Amino acid sequence: MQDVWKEFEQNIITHSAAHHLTAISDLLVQNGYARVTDVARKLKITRGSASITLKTLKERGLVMEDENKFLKLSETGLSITQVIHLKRRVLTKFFKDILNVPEETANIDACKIEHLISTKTGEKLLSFMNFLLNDPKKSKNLLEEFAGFRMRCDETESCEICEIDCLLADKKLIGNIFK
Amino acid sequence: MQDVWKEFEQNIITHSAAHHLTAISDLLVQNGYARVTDVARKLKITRGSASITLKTLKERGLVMEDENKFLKLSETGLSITQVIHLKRRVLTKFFKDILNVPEETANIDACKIEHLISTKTGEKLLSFMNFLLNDPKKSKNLLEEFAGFRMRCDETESCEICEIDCLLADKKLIGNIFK
DNA sequence: AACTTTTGTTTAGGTTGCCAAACACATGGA
DNA sequence: TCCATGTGTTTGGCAACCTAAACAAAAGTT
Repeated sequence: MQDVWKEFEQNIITHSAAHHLTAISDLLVQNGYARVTDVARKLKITRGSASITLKTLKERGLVMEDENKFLKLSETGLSITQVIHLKRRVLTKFFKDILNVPEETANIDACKIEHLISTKTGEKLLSFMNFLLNDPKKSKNLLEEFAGFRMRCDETESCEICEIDCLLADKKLIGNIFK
Repeated sequence: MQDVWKEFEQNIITHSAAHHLTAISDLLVQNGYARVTDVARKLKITRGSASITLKTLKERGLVMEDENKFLKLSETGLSITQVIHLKRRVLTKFFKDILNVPEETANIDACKIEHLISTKTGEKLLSFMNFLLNDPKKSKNLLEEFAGFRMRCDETESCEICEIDCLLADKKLIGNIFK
C-alpha cells in the first residue's frame, strides 16, 4: 500500500500528453487537419507550449508530421488515443447514467481519471455497465430503486448497511472540504 | 469538453501532497509520532525532498510542527486526509468487491484516483455500493449474476447490449497497449 | 512589390517535485 | 572529549509543462 503511490508518475501518458493526442484526433475529425496552432487553440495554451510538447510526442513516435506541418497520429498514438477515449466514455456514462452525478461533474471527473485508470478496471466497469443496462426493463427498475434508496439514505444521519457504513456519517464533513 | 481538461492542475491537493498527508496520518497511528525522516522513509523519497514538500504544506496550514520537529496535521489537513482516505476505501472496495478487479490493480487505481475524484461522485458511489450491498442475499445474487454475465461476455467477440457495446469489440486492442 | 497576418520555433522564467550531496546540529557512545 | 550516527535543511540538477516574448518564414492582401 505504501509502495504503490509512486506508480502515479510512471504512467505512459501524462494528463497533458493525453489531451494533446485527443486534440489532434478531434481536430482531424472536425476539421480534417491538425497543426500546432490548432492544438494550442483547442487546449487554450500558447503555441510555444504546444510546439514543445508535440515535439516530445513526435520523438516518442506517437505523433507524426508531414512536409506541410500537418500533424497526425501514428498507429501507436492512435491506439492510445482510442483507449483513452473509450475509458472516458465508459467513466462518463457510469457517473452520469448509473450514479446520477451531475453532467458537469461527471465530465470533469472522467477527464481527470481517463488516462490513469487501468485497462483492467476499465474493462470490468464496461462489463458491469453492460450487465446492468443489459435488459432495459431490469435496468430501469434498478435505477429507480437506486434513486429511492438514495433519497431515503440522504435523509438519515447514518446507515448501518454494509461495512463501509461509517463513511456515510462523515458526509457533511466531506461536502464542506472539497468543492 | 475542451475546457475541462485544465481542471486537472487546479486540484487543491496534488498526488504527492495527498501522500505526504496520509503518511503523517498513518505514522501517527502506527508510531505515535511523525518526523520529516519518517515521512521520507515511508514514501521512499529523500529527506530533502520530503523537507521541502512538507515546508509548503506547513505554509499552506495543513501540517504543523512542534518545538521538537514532530509533525501533526492541522484541522484542515486532517479533514482533507480523512476525505482522501474515505475515497480510497470506497474506490478500492468498488473495484475489488463489485467489479472483481484483482487486488493489486484495484489498489493502484484507487491510489491514482483518490485525490482526483470529486466528493459528489465519491458520495454517489458510496450510496450506490450501500444500495447494492444493502441486502446480503440480493447482493450475493447480483454478484453471481454479474460473474456469469462476464463469463459469457468474455467469450463473445462483441455484445449488442447497450449503446456502448461497440467498445467491447476493441477489447483485444485495449489489452495490448496499457499494461 | 510592400505590408500584414499567421505559423512554428526558440529563449527566458516560473512552478512542482524528484535526487544527490553538502552542511549544520544534536545526541549517544567510548 | 572525540567521533559516529541520525536528523533537517539547503543547493544544484533534472524533467514536465506552462507563459510571455522575440523571430524567421510563409501566406494572404492591397
